[in-house]
Amino acid sequence: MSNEAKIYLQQLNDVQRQAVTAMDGPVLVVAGPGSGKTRVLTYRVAHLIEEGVPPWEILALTFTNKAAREMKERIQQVVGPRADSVWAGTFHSIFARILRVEAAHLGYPSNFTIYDTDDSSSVLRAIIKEMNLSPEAYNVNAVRARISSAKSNLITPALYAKDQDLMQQDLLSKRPHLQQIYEKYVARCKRAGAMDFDDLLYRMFELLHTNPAGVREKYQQRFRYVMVDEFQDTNHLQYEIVKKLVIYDNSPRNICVVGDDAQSIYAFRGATIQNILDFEQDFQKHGIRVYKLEQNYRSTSHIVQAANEVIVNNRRQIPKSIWSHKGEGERIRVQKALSDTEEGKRIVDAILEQKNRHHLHNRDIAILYRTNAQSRIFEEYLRRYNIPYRVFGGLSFYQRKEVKDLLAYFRIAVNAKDEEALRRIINLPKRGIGNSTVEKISLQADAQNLPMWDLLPKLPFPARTRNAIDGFVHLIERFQQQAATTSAYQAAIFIAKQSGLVDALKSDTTVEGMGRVENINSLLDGIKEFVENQADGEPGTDTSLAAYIQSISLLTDQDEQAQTEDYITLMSVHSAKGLEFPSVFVVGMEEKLFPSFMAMETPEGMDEERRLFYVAITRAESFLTLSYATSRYRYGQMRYNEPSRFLSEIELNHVEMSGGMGSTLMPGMEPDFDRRPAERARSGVQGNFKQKTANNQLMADPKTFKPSPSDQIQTGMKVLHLKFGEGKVLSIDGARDNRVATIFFKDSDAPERRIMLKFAKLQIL
DNA sequence: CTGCACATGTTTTTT
DNA sequence: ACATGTGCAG
Repeated sequence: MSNEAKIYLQQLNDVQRQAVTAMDGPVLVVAGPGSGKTRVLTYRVAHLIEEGVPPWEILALTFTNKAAREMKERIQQVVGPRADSVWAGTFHSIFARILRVEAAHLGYPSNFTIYDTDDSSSVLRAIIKEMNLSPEAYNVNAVRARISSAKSNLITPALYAKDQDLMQQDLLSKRPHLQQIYEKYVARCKRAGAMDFDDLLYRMFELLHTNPAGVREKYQQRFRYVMVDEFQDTNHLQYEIVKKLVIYDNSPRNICVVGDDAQSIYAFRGATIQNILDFEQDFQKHGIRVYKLEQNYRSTSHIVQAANEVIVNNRRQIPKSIWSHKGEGERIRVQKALSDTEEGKRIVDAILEQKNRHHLHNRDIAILYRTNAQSRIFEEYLRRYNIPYRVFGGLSFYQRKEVKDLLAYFRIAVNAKDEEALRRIINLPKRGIGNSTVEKISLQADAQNLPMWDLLPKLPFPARTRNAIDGFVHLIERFQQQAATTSAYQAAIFIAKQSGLVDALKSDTTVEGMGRVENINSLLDGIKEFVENQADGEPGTDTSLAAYIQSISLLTDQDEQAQTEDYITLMSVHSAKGLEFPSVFVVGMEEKLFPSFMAMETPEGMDEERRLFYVAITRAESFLTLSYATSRYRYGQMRYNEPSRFLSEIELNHVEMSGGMGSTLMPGMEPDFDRRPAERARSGVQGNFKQKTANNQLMADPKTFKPSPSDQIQTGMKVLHLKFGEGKVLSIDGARDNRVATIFFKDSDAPERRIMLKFAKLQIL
């Protein structure tokens, strides 16, 4: 079939199509918000398959299960059931799958446990306590972050000890023993047969690096085409793994990464846009092709332009100009409230009005906030007005205490070495094995470097404790037996009953207590469903409790299925990434909240907050409302905050003060964001990552640059662009305000650009 | 070992 | 405000 005959290729614009059909060699796609990034990725996979690449040789890595699932579904729509053989999944889930197969090479059991963040913290707390270190100096979260960042930068405990900088930093921050904690932590995870989230990446790297039994070549050959979504969110370690898979002798280097530096909002957990820059560098000599998706199909131009005006204030970015041809649309509304409560009321009033006037469904509307704690007030008013809503984020189902407790029993039935599970349930329900006993076992485990479980029968205890421990060991052995021989559901029911957990919960007849029993029931229902779904599949599928544990340990609430009902979405800006809504309310636009006070100290922090705001506003298709309150309760105290500086970065011609608030807003008391004219670099971009492109390029001099009236620009003309330099107009389409020129910039890295004449600053030469 | 009072530290989040 | 963890008395 020729490319012309492929229907899916006709659904793409020029740049998108180029990115999709650039099959071999390295490809970087820089994709602005709403530019059809997902479409490019999925069609690219579909195209590879159509061109004869076996689907099982394609690896597509994403960050969320949801993104992976959506990608698979959409590939399926184009190529049918062949899509099932594509390796599409999150970094963590794909690597966990591989690691279970190769575990023996790393000295791990294939049924290793995956420790979540709580488990990691708890291991660290125990270590800090046992080392008699002060919990204040060794704040668990800080320690965990530091260890995580070491792992993400390929620094083992041994390398850490040799790293003068790191050791010095620890001395200065009064944590001289951090390296030892790190070392102990790694040893404990190992002996517990457990990997934390970073290990799933680190051990994968280790596997490819040390290359036991030629596994590296095995996976290099298996994954002949590799794709990475949201590349700006990858950390150093993830990129190193990708390189291991893709770079080798005679490698075709079929790697395609897609990302947007402006939407990088996870630097706080190690993501670095340096990867995008390194990628260009690392693959330069292998004929990298760079495509920039700059047309935004999602939002009206008031919104797109506001977004551009905001992001331009960041220091470093990959130059690009996002544009929309959806028309101006509505202006952005800015609402002021005198308190957080009033903000809640105003927003819900505005939602009612908007629903009426524009016939919106609830599902068309989202309220986005910086911190999850802000949801409460909106919930109150939405409930009062009887508007259905759903809060995303916060505590996940699998993080609830009672659920974790029962899961801990499951975990230990599958992997008895799992020490976090053991600690959690050894005295739950109370069976007379208290802290001092657990401490004793833990200390011995450390001394002998054996799992705590192995020591239970061996250590000497007073008779009463001995009895209790024997009873516990016997109980767990029965559970192990069940887990090994029956289906996940049967084993789960057995454990829930025999452990006494459910009975203990049932005796609590308070509302919360009943809720907990309810949660246990839905957990059990979920397991039943799991078993049935597995049984539906091919014969020989695994319905064991071990398989169930593995299937959920990388799941979160966000992965829950389907929006069939009509509700308003409440979520943090972070969770909103990748989503879009006709109408978006970004609330709490105040200094110290958005931008967060935690990030205001450093320029990097501020830039990340700004990118976050960029993500927030670019979620909106047609209506965008920004709201702030001059006072709000925080940590139990009333705080007074200025409106967010980000508001002042939007040009006033995109903005409309909310009607109805005139009464509270006296003349001369205008919100102060319009007093601060934003300092903005022309229409272009400040500071520029890529000096090298600027080198031999005829750059426009801002002092002498005089843009010509856009209606004078015609096909064939030579023009000068502030950012892209000299170019030739290849063609023009559209009419009047919507004229779009395709211009060839000879020195640009993506030479052919489509530029909206209405906004472009071009000088006729 | 258990239960209760007090202290503490609060972004964002996927895996 | 609030949840979670720790210290101390019984």
